[in-house]
Amino acid sequence: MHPTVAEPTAPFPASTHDHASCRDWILRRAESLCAEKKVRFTPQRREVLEILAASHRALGAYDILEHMHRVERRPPPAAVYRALEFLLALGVIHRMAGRNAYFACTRPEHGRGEIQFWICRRCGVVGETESVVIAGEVPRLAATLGFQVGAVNMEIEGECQACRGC
Amino acid sequence: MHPTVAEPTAPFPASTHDHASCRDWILRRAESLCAEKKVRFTPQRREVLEILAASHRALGAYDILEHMHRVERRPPPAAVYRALEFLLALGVIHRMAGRNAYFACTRPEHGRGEIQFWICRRCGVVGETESVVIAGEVPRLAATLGFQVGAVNMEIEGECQACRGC
DNA sequence: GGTATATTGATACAGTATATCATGTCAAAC
DNA sequence: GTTTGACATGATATACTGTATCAATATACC
Ligand SMILES: [Zn+2]
Ligand SMILES: [Zn+2]
Ligand SMILES: [Zn+2]
Ligand SMILES: [Zn+2]
Repeated sequence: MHPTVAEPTAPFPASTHDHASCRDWILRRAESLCAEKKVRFTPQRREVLEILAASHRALGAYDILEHMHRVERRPPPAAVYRALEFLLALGVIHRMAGRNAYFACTRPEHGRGEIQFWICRRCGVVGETESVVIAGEVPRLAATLGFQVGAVNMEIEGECQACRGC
Repeated sequence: MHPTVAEPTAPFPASTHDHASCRDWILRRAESLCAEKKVRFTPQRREVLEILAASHRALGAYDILEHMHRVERRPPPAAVYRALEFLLALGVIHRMAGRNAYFACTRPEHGRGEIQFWICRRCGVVGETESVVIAGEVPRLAATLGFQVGAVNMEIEGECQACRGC
């Protein structure tokens, strides 16, 4: 189904990891999912994903736009937002509401399930976890509130191991 | 220290609750905290808090602005943002990043600690919980990542009990 | 090829938030 | 009681984030 490549990164990407294969995995998964869903992975959509996959940082839509240097003319903002919307729906990127920023998902299991986003306030690197404890706790809390859970968003800002070393 | 009023609302405000006393509690806590910290609870700051405390809904900054009907002239956006910044720092309101909206905190224990925000996508009512399970899980996950936790933001969108009944 | 559908281009605009500098208010110090 | 300094607000402009609309183009399917 999905390309049989080793899991691309640890939950929090180490500075030493092999990012070339990490990046490839992200793009191949997108290709694979598009084929599965019979939707088109156009050059523009690919370019936006490539820009995000180039790092493990969260970028704003206009940051992405600046990286899209067409020779003739830069595409309008809506082009980026359309690509982002497509990639979000495909499940290969995530949005950090707290920063109005987007980043490429690097976790094979992230189709569904509750995710925690970890972002370093110094270097901007993003990590992802899927705590089973939290995944169990949310429905339990919801039950006591009589609340029907739709979407869950959890973002933890702080300092990553690499930056704490400095 | 804080006014000795009964806890204002349940984690998720019932439609039947006594909102007059709930609202009073929010404003008195703000007064009390301002006295403690020796900062000024000016009319403008009070007005913004009153607007938020009027409901358990999350309002955008410009929604708040519309409610500030001065006779002469409406204050500029920055006035609202300045008041919101002040109230956030005081700890009497919260910001929902996922909606660019703000709401009055109704939980006595919310000085520090990890909070879950629950927002109904139909009626917009906001609830708050403080799960000890999640409060314990976050540092545990952080330790495995070598991550130093700063701020945590957790938002759950769905449907509240009242709206599910409809 | 011809038609329906999806995608992109182009333009405008809405919504959210901040920067900057001037003016006003308050309270303590003199 | 006036000076003084810190804090708060007013006024204006602008930056940042995201969407609406409609025309043009590309792709898929018959
Ligand atoms: Zn990588
Ligand atoms: Zn870092
Ligand atoms: Zn209430
Ligand atoms: Zn509701």
